[in-house]
Amino acid sequence: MKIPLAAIHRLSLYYRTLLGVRDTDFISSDEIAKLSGFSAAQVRKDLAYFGQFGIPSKGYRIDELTNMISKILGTDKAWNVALIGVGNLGTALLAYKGFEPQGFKIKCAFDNDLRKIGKNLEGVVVQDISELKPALKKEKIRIAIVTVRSDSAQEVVDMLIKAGVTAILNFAPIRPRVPKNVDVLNIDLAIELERLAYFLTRSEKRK
Amino acid sequence: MKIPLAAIHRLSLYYRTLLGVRDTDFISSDEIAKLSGFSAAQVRKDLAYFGQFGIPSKGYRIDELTNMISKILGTDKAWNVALIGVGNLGTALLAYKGFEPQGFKIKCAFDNDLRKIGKNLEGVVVQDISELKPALKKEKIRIAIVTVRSDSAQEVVDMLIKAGVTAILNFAPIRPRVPKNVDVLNIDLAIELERLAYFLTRSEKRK
DNA sequence: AACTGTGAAATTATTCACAGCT
DNA sequence: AGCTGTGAATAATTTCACAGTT
Repeated sequence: MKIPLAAIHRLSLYYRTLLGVRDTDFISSDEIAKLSGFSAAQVRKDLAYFGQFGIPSKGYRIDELTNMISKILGTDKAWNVALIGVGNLGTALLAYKGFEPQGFKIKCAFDNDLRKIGKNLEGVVVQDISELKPALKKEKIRIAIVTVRSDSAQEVVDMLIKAGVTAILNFAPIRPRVPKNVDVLNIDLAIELERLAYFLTRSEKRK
Repeated sequence: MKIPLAAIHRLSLYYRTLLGVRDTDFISSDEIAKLSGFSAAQVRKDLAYFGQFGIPSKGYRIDELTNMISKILGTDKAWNVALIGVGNLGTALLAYKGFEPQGFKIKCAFDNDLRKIGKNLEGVVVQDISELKPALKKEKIRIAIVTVRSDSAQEVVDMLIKAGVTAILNFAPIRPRVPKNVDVLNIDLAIELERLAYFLTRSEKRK
């Protein structure tokens, strides 16, 4: 069965919703839906892609469902992550507190700027980019975050793939070419603002 | 006609593709498609939502199409942007060089931390959050970037809306409640990593 | 001849609605 | 009685394929 990628995204949001629920053991698809802003049918459909977790007339056991989603997403395991590019954004992500609760730990950081190499940031020592492959192999790292400038992004991505990385969160405003066994998620901040500008322009026209 | 939001996203990517093309006046939908990683039919369909820009047997005038897309997205105008929350991520975004070329200028920044207020970062003086409304009214700001912690995010969003903001790029890991005339784009970095973890978990199962 | 613009077809995703379980 | 799980119906989006234009 093909599972829509959007369903995975919603699962993450249901998960956060569930974490916020207290004082009750069971929750219905209808309640999850209300709290997370989707429809009840969608909640049930999304969960049904992965199995039958509910009990008719009662709903879903919150603790069980929470564990289940975490297992589906893979956040029940700890993932070591590498970060390439210790500029402003890279430094901010190193300090970001939101990753560890979901099982993501930035284990090593790389840059090619001699002034940054050797620095200890948030407990991580910045290494020379030439150390990338051995360091990633050693830590068995499969996930990387790319926060380098666009002109070196493709090069960095190529190095990551050679080092065995198969999942990349890319902040450089290019879409890197990768073999099809490698997954890339692109976050282009300017593009997000462009979408907002489009909304604003449209809503002005509607007036 | 209803235009898929995904089409707007692709338009941003076509735009970047076009900026990278040199030495030729015309480009075909097929070439745009190859360079940006979509299908030719999709490119034509997306452009057709907004008008007829092409010339049969020749393709699209690159300069004309570039201007056209920029006009559609609203990036032909300059947009002043406010940033709320001058932590690690906020500071990184203030320094981010990718916004201005697309017409976005972070004009003012706010925080509630006395140690930050008054600081000059990248030419922007951090103001007390209590100054939000008058400052935004004065600069006629309609777009805001929210990089505060999740526990104050809803409060900040409410203040922004009262100050006349109608488009919000939100990095706090909550989905703020807003009236329906206000557009919000949520970027939740942990959720992006969760999607990658899901890909990895899946691809391991396939083996 | 080459490439656009666009209806029609195919595919994908969401919603409906209800049988079946507790 | 209440809520799940799921086929069937609907809606949205993408792809196809070709008539029309330069």
